[in-house]
Amino acid sequence: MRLTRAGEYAVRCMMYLCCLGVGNTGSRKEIAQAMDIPAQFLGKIAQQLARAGYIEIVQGPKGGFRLIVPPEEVTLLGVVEAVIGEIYLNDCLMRPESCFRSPTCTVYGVWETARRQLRQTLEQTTFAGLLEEPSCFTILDEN
Amino acid sequence: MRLTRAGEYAVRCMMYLCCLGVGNTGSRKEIAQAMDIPAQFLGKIAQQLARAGYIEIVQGPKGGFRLIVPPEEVTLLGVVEAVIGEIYLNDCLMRPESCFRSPTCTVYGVWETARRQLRQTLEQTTFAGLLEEPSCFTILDEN
DNA sequence: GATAGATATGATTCATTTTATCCTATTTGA
DNA sequence: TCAAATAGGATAAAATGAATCATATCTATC
Repeated sequence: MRLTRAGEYAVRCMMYLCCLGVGNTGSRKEIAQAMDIPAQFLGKIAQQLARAGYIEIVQGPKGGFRLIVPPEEVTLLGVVEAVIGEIYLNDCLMRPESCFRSPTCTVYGVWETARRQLRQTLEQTTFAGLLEEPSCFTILDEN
Repeated sequence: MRLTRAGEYAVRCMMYLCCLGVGNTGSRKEIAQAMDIPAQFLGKIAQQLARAGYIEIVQGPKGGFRLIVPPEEVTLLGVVEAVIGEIYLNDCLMRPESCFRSPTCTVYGVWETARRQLRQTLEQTTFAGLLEEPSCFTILDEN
């Protein structure tokens, strides 16, 4: 019941790009090194972030990734779900047919509540907000 | 980021035993059939529930599992964590050393909040409460 | 006390998911 | 045109989760 490494990498990547600011390109290699992400794997993750509309991928020399949405509009939920898919906490909610019990199950209701709270918390968090306070990622400011 | 099957089975098993009430033994086979759980696997899960102090395992003929804690005191969180371990939503929180960033990381803080909310929601849910309302599990009342 | 019915427990297998990498293709700035 | 960079499909490697097997142990009953 944990965020996958891919999800974590996506967050790190977006943190980096948000520090660079909208429109500024960072190369895959540069981001991979700074954020401790396997470079090839980062490529895959970037594709998903691009499909979700958060970044733009630039090929060729001087290529890389660049943010195309202001950090104020990028939420932690959005980034995470762009990579790991919509968050569900149990199978019952995602695939009701996996459980022979009815949709009026009381346990189901609790998980639904928990899921809603979790997604809401992640949705209320924007990358602009994450960067406001001094954080571990302020290491980037030194560049 | 989902509850494992083992966790789901544990909940089902406890629902069944709570229906039977404290002190009443249900055989592994009986519970496995009623709750759609692989019998052997249920054995493993029962061991964990026993270690956590929720149930007692009775060997020999007429053996099986029996609840030893009133349903009012059994929480969804307790049962789930007895089987899958303490809930963490990301590695950073569980193993801070897995992240080279500091513990003052702002992202860390959000996950911590999310985790706290999730665990609280599950903790506030008792099996007595789950059984109060008509639910999919009321099928058991027909026995 | 012997037996049969029940669970315990360690080992093992099987399946799925996640993580990571390889390789060829494509793009593009100089 | 070339070289630097990413794309993207395929594949491998690793980790996790799910389930089962085989043997051991317990205990109600006769």
